[in-house]
Amino acid sequence: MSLTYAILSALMSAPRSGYDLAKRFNPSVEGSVGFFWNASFQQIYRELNRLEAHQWLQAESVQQENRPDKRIYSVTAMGKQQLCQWIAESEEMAPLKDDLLVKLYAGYLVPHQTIVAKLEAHRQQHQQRLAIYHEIKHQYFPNPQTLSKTLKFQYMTLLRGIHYETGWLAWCDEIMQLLT
Amino acid sequence: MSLTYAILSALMSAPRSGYDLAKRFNPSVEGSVGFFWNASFQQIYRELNRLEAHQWLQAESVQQENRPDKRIYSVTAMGKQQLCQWIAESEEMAPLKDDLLVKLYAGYLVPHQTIVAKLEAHRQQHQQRLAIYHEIKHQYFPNPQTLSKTLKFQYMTLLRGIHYETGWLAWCDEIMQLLT
DNA sequence: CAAGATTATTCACTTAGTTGAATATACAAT
DNA sequence: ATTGTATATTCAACTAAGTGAATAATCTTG
Repeated sequence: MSLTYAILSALMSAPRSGYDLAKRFNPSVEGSVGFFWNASFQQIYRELNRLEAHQWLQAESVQQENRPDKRIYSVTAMGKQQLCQWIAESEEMAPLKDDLLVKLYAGYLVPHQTIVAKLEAHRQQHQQRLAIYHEIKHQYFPNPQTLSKTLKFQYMTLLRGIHYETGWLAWCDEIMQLLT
Repeated sequence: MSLTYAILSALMSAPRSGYDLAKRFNPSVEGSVGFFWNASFQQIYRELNRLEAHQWLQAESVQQENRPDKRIYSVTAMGKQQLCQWIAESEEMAPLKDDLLVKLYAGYLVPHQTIVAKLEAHRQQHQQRLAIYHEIKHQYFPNPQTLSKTLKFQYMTLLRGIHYETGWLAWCDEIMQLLT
């Protein structure tokens, strides 16, 4: 269950409330973990309670003015150890698992225009996302050679996003030519 | 539930038994749907029974010599209609959801060598997969311009795989330089 | 002051996916 | 003869993920 470790990773860089975490895992909020892992707020809170019960996390209640109180979660020594152990384990290649590919595979069953419209809509979204990645790169990682260790690893995941979206767009252009 | 439609798509190109389908959805069997969608044989059989009950599929029992009998499933008119309807629906961008990226994000917590070794192992697997894709391309799609409609769509999904793996390898090489 | 937005969290229900075990036929190898 | 492998399928238990609804405090706006 990678959500467990995705949460631990996110909380390692900074303790946060469930609410703040949930925002970062929300796919519609730009520029956060949500780009390569997402989860609903219900999922996050459920997992936080589970991890607190296992003592991988500890929570501190924080009284707030002007808004409801909250609980700030941070990773315990045990949680950190578990995270490191998980990182060291080997993992399978992640499958693509993309609805669009399944649809394309059976694309001969529907009107041509249905598929073309779909690809154009996705193309726009991927282009937007690539633009966001580039913006993050320029804003937070202008000089990749001089990054701290922590930031360097975050930068590498950002680069993955950039390569992924670039590859997606190149593919889209190539198949559009086949379709027209 | 995309497995439903992935199964329908696979059975649209040719009626098959659960056993044959399961092989095609097996991630460790090379050169099939399993590259962009996978499922265990238990999942497949469960889903086939569900779809037969809904009359999206029909089954025909086939007596065999030299091996156990089997049931061949094919898509009904209703199943085909449901598949086409699903294809026409809009879909979200698929998230990356890759354990390796979560691990990389928190990579500063473990020895450098742990991450480098992981990337090298993955690099080899991705390179192998790319080689398989290229082989399929040369063997089944030597002349992309002259493909039947059905094969053209399959070819487009293959191209996605090629772009994906090419992008992955380019990314890997780029971050390896950052790591060393 | 009522209505709506934002912050903050929980509970219950349902669907989807994973894992272990079991059953049965037939062939091939030891 | 027995063990192992390939074909072919089912059942049960469990974990993980997704969805809908609810509660509650506080701030903003008409």
